[in-house]
Amino acid sequence: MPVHQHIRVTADAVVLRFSSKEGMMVLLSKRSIPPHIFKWGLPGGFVHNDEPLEDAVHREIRDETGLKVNYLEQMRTWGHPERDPRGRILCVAHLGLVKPSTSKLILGAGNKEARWYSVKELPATAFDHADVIAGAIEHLRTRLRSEPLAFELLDPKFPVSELEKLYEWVYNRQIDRRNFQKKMHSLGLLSVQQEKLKHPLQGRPAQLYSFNRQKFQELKQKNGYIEIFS
Amino acid sequence: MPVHQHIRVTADAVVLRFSSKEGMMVLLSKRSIPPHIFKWGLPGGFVHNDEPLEDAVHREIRDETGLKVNYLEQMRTWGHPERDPRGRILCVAHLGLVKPSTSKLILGAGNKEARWYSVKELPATAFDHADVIAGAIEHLRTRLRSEPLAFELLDPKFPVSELEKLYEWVYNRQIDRRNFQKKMHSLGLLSVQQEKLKHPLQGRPAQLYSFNRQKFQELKQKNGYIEIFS
DNA sequence: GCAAAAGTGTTTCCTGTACACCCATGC
DNA sequence: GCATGGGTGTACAGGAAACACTTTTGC
Repeated sequence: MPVHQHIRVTADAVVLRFSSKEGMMVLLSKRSIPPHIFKWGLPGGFVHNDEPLEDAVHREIRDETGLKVNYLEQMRTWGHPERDPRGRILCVAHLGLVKPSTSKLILGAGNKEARWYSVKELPATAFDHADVIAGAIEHLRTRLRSEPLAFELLDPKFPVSELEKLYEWVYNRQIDRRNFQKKMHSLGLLSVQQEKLKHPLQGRPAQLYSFNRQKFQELKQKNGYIEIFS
Repeated sequence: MPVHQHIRVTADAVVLRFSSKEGMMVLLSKRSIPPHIFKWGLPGGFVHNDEPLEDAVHREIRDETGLKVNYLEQMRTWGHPERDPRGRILCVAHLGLVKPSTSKLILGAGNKEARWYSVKELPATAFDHADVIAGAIEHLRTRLRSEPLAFELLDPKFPVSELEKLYEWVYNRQIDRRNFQKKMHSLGLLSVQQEKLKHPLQGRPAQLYSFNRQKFQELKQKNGYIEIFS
């Protein structure tokens, strides 16, 4: 059996970026070779023989877009025999998160083209990548309830409203500002920063906070589970 | 790159069975060939070129143990380059659940030996399979909070106490019987059955229930999320 | 002073939790 | 009748949800 097996493996990533202004954006790169030439696909590619899966994802993202994601986790493996016309190719899909301030793309001299697309307005995508993106959003919906992944999508210092709008986007519903703040403060996950938001477009400048990761770890250790959002 | 890639893929399963008497048991099969000959490993093996991953798992479990799992889902892919001495081999790990009444092993004429082991008293295991089993329990801990996987581990008709003890095992803490029943009944997930438990070892015979899957789907559709257990 | 967004407190209701007694059966 | 596990109700506390007005800034 093993000698006859011929299955190839790619490591791909749904890299997300969020801002209240633009909503959730996903990083796509334009394919320059068949199959699905000129369609948009997830950054990723074939894993090297001696390379850990996560390393492969980091490498491919860097090579295709110059980006360095600050958070990466595996989601699931897509393995339908017919998902790739070139033969049997598994896709080990990952979720990558970047902060708005570090999401500038640096496109190399190569012929790759890459850009951010709104998750709500995707172009024609290659392979089953639209399914993978949908799976990533669903994955986020599950994880954001109890894991501090939201903070990986925000700058190190952020106003509470930005956190709130991220949750509103992910769960597609309105959240009461007062109750949300109360919950976050009662959990103790937010540390007040000296600064306030500079140059708000309009209105009163917002207090900035940072994520108190140590407090989160303490709570998790003590209770085993933390409901951040219900 | 693709032409030089040489990575093989196995589909393996952590198959679990639960009873209040024996606790959580995992299905292991004794390896009859190197590497790790005579150690105990998860049922699984190399995926066929044109075979979906889940089919491969079902096939391997059936071939090695005669068992038909009634629930199967993918967990995650283990891909450390050094995890298998034979070369680069990915393990797409799955979670399989069987009901106590359908967990009898049928060992074929082959030289495979298989048996149930208590998750709390594992023998020496092959590869990184101990990690995979630990990951499966952690996976259960996450999923049982909001998904009705517990019912896949119980017979079609079960006493509430069995459901409760399953949760007690998974979360490793005591649960108040009255509050647990109240919660389950208020959710409406349990349908009363005509029968009561026959021949209880001692004490009053328990009322049997079945899982009301339709009600669960309704709730999930309406609220998007159901907290079964906190 | 007006428009825009940020900050804040109280009441109500519901849900989680703690807790103890009676019931049905086998022996 | 006794041992064993099953079934049930109440009271309290804490968290979730609903809800409106004041504050700070830019223009």
